[in-house]
Amino acid sequence: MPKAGYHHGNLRQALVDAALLLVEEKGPTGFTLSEAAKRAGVTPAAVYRHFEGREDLIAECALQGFRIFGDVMEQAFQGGHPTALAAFEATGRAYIAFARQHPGHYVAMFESGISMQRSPELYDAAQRGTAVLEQAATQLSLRIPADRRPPPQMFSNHIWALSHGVVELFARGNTSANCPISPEDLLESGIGIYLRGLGILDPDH
Amino acid sequence: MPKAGYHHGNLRQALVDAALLLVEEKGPTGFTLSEAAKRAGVTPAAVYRHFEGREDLIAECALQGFRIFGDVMEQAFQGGHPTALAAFEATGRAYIAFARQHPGHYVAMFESGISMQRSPELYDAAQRGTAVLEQAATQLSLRIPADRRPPPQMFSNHIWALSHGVVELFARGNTSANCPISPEDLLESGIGIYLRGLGILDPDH
DNA sequence: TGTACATCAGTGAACGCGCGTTCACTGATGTAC
DNA sequence: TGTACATCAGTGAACGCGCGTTCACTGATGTAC
Repeated sequence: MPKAGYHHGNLRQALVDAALLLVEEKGPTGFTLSEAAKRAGVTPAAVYRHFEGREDLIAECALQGFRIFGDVMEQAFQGGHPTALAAFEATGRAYIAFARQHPGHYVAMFESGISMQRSPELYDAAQRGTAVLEQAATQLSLRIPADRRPPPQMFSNHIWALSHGVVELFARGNTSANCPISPEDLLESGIGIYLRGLGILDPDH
Repeated sequence: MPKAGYHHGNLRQALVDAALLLVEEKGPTGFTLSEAAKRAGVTPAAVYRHFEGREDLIAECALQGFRIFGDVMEQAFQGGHPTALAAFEATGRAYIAFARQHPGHYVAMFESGISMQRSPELYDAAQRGTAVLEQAATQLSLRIPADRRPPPQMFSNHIWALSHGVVELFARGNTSANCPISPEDLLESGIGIYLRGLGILDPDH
């Protein structure tokens, strides 16, 4: 059994968990320090034993999100094995799987309006995930003749934008965009077409 | 001169404009009815002569946004002339131009958490913009042999997701994603590669 | 093992604040004669 | 044109609320002897 806090038993993490659930349910607007404290079964003032304040609490949520995100992306990429293409497609799937499995983290990371410059820790953690994507893109783009090869950063930014757009528009309760296929399939097909456009995938479908 | 209000002279629109500016500056979280009223030079209570309340005010912002958006997209599409491809690319450019020129509207439309089901008016207005995009995609996809032709809705959703992702990640103050090229170029190149993947653009660049 | 003490996580009351919303009002505008 | 009246856009005060944050406190836990 890991070391438990004096009274509560790791209140710090309980607060983060409560905040994540809250932000997942009500969006970035609905998050309040008081409500998070209440859900953790604790007085708002208790939060200040573990965090500097409201901002610091969501920042921690985002930080943990970026760390999980980085892990998940690295895990999916697997150093580019077995093939650059397989690894790349796995990172794409991992992206949307992360957004689905950690909606609270996702919101804290991308919609809470938190600044990445807030702390070097946060900045670094945020960089890690994108670094994997860029690495995957770089490796994959080596298949393209050098004279027609796009800048890897542009490549990875396209994929990131597509992924993020799919998540924001189609992977939420947003039924306004009534779409017959799943976000996962939408992203995968989009990436497939894009890669064909780069000449990485054969045009035969 | 258009009909001016009794005292202020079209306070309703002044409130919408103030709200748009506010939401542009501070994001969806920073918007308050009181602050919007203050900026319009008016007591918070005055807002209730023109809107049902806070929600109604942002909903009006979103509604006006979707109407401008619809106009802009239709204008760009031009019924698919001179060519399906040119019209399609014009709508892509129009999308990001809209996001740039109307950041307040964009936030109200896509980030304020407003429900499209709130009113039929809002729903219809929101449908109009996406309808243009879908029309452009449908028309363009006719160039593809029927047996390899993707569902037009999937096609347009890819483009929409890519556009939205580019706007959200790269067209904001978000310098965390340090990108050497402009959002406009990023989107255009992304769409270009995608269209090549569909076989609509020739592989020679 | 038992007692005295130090630590510090969480309490509870209080604060000032800005929020959205209500309500009786007032006074500038438009209209009828 | 001038006067009396009706309209209603905007006022100002008030409300209850939940927010983030502070502070002196208390009492359970860990430690020293």
